[in-house]
Amino acid sequence: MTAQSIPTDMARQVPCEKCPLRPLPAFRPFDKAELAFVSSFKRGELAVDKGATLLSEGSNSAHLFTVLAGWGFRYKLLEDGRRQILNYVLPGDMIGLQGTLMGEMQHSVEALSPMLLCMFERDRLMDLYRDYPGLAYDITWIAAREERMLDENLLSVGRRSALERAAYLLAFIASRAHKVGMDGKGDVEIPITQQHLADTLGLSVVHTNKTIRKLMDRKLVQWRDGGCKVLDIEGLMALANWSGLDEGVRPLL
Amino acid sequence: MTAQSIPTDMARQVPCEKCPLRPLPAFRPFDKAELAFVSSFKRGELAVDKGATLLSEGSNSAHLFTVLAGWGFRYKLLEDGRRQILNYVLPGDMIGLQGTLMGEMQHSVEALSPMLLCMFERDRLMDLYRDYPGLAYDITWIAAREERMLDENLLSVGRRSALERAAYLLAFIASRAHKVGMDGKGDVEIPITQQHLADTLGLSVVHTNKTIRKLMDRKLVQWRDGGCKVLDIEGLMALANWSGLDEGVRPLL
DNA sequence: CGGTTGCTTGAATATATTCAAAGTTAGTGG
DNA sequence: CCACTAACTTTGAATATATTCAAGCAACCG
Repeated sequence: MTAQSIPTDMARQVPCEKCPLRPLPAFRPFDKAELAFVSSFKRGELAVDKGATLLSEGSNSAHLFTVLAGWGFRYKLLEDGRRQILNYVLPGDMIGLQGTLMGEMQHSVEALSPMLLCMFERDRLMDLYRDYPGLAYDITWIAAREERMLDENLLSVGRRSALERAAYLLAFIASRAHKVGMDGKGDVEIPITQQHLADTLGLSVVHTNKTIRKLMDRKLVQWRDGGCKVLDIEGLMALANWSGLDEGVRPLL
Repeated sequence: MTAQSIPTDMARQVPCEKCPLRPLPAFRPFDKAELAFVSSFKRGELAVDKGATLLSEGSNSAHLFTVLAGWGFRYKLLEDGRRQILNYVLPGDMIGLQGTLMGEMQHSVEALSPMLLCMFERDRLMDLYRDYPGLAYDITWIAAREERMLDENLLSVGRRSALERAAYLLAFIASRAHKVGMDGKGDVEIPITQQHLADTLGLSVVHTNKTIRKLMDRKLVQWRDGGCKVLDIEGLMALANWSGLDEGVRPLL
């Protein structure tokens, strides 16, 4: 099922003034003028099911979104079907920026769970740059943040062992999820299959399975309900020799 | 030798009005006001030797540069010394943006050849965002372009075979070099060692050597003078199943 | 000329893939 | 509620790919 087949809900179920994400300590406070502009910049909301393709490689009609709720992932395909997952998408993340700025999308985005997204008007991006230089700066910051995450991922896929790589990835995702309150009282549960993990790590499913098993034996993670429950982020970080996210507060559009 | 040990040359050997890169068809034309601002934004030039570290992971005093001439690369290290090269840096490319925006550098940049760089004033970046929204947009565009290149690289390291990966990488670098006129009348010559290649591809030097040998047997590349001469970009592209750069014109700050 | 750096090669070992099959789980429809 | 299906996980064995180790060679530099 693609995003196109789902009717866009124009109703403001979540007005910007009552954004559930903005109050989180992970995000920088916005002043009234900024909030008002963001609110006017927002065109509507999009709700999609698990498995929906939000954006697809080769398409030109890219929209700009911010994730309000749910999980997704960004990926590219080779012609014969091999898939590389580039990064995961969590609440507070912006998607479609590359396509909005540069024209044709060169990656796709798919929902891992039901998702709710704020949709922004591509054409008004120029207004934002003209009238709100602070927000323009924020958007560049967001692009630089994505670049930073990709740098880490590339380091991991290129140079870490399979076990380190898996540990790093799960710690990375769980840390990000934790920052946006996706762990209730308990541990973070990531709604992915081992195939997703394999396609992120650059490994086969079989080898990924054997690698995860080692993490399970060490009681670092648990596999259940078609997802991965992260039991010990610090243990994973130690195993991967990864020192954790270092972001401070970030902007939220 | 680090950049710090080389005296910064404040003289304007290359005034913006006589920029050798800007007239290239790869770059979008700037109007007078934009050119004037960029010229005032430029603080000086930096010339470094091959092997110099321009920016280093963990440092905070990041500068913002645009490469005028020469080759470099961006990389990250693991604690035990394993290195991943993230991308190469060519004339027209901006470096240090991540550090300028986000504070601490999380990667390093090293010169592969003597380099000449334009140095920009970090503090004036806000002025740029306030007074030149078009240029602000360009900077975001540049960040999105880097992200796109990283997406491709990650796809390659994660999912292409060693041979495809090497072919892709060399075609990619040679295409970029070609766009900025780094091939005289002949072929592009990339000033890298097989160790650099290995650290980019996520392979050992030994295996990299055996892989490159296959490319040489097919007369796609040649190794000489401590560098790689690309003989047949299209052959490499076909081998890697890569359709080439798709950028159009880009901004040059 | 001696030392260093980078390239090359073969052999032994380790890591990861492919193939094949079986077990599990969740969902669907009768 | 159960049978059936599809998607996902798990396992072992055979094979392929890549690393490590070790050694030698070539080019360059002081």
